[in-house]
Amino acid sequence: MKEYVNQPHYLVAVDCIVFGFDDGQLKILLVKRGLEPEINKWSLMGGFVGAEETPDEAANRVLKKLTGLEGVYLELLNIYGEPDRDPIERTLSVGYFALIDIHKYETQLIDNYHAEWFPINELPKLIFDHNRMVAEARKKLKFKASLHPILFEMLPKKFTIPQLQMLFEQVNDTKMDTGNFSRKITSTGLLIRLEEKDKSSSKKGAYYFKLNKKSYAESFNNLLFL
Amino acid sequence: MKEYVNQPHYLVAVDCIVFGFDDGQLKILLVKRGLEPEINKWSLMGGFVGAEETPDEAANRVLKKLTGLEGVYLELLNIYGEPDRDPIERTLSVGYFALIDIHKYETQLIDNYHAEWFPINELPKLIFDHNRMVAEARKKLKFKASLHPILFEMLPKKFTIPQLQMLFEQVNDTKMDTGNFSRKITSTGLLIRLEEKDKSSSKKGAYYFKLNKKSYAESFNNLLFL
DNA sequence: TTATTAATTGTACCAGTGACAATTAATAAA
DNA sequence: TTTATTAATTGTCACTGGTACAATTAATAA
Repeated sequence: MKEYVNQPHYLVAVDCIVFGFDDGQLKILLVKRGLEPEINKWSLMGGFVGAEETPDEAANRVLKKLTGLEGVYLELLNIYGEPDRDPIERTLSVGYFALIDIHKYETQLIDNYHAEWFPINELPKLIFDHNRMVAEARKKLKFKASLHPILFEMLPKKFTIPQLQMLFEQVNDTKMDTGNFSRKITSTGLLIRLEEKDKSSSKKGAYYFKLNKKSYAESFNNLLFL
Repeated sequence: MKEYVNQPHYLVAVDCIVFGFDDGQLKILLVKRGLEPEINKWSLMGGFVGAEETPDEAANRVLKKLTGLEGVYLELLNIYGEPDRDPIERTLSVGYFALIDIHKYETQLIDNYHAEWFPINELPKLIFDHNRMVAEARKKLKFKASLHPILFEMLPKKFTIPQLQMLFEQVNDTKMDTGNFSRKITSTGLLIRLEEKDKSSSKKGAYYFKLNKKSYAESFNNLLFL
């Protein structure tokens, strides 16, 4: 078989920025890096792209390995290709951001990797250019969420509107009017109200809702959300 | 120096989807491929990422080589990494889309590469997965242009509103009301009206406008456009 | 002078948004 | 049992921006 002669070859990796929402806070999942260099430093979860897989598949594999979850919302963020970003050897990294329901991952796996959830505003210093990746991921998440209802990916099956609003406010780093928010979100037809109420945070209680999966799927064809 | 052992290394390339607007039509620039395999077939302009450059830089270099232009609007499209997308050897390609003023490129360079502008709806069959790249680029351009005023990148210094509207209609594959379009676009403050008129397509003539570079630059901080 | 044509401006209605007030449903205190 | 309290939800209203479509304008050519 022929080859393209004299062209340099590189390692290609994927790195995942994994977002979750818990306790009214937006969080991301970090791991203690298990190989040199920078072993035992905090880092994004990543891995090399194998010979038989696409970068997308590699990211899904990495995510499965860490959380046990499949079919997670995953989107290309950017490609990071500074020649010297990895001091050992040139490695291009394809960055992805993922949204998961924080209550669904497998604790055991997380422990194996010495992984931990960090509130988005309390991140430690990360290896290489990973802090930059996180910053770009936040920006992209904010933008994307303003047009697509992807934030539901981070909520449990049953959730309340005030809970949803907290998530929106965290992502957008802003406050909004509760009345208007409630109306706007229910008017989308994306939510189905359940009988049950959550009374943990108020006397009156807030109704639980679940996602209308049909409208949710359809909404991905259309654009522009809130 | 250490290395990450036993990890496969790949070629990394960039491919550019170059959009232009001329004669009321949205067009893209294709080249006759100069190396095996698929030599002499139509293809996107591309090249390998060199040892000392990022993919972004590689894309800019490739674009300069083909058109003579620098500082062109260039945006990441996607990464294409099917293991067998290049039959000779595994190559991951970083796709970019570029917007250029079609009247500015250097004809000589284009001739050297046997390049040609094709109306977007009359494309030939391209090598590898390049047709897919173009399809994705069109979609992304449409989406992006609905939020950012990037389409001006494809217009000459002086342009008329009907001309601008044709471009919008081509990109969005739709028709819009001329009156409303005119008002909306002028109300953005992005345009400065010149004294001169273009009378090539009507008796009355349409005023030429130029871009208000200050507001244009500012508009990139904000979001949401038309 | 008039007809023609595309560019531009005018008008009126409708829908969505946001600020803010009012009401409701529950609990806990008096 | 009544009342106070609090968060959730619903109401109101003015304002804005979009859209459809009609009217006007500025030039040319018949």
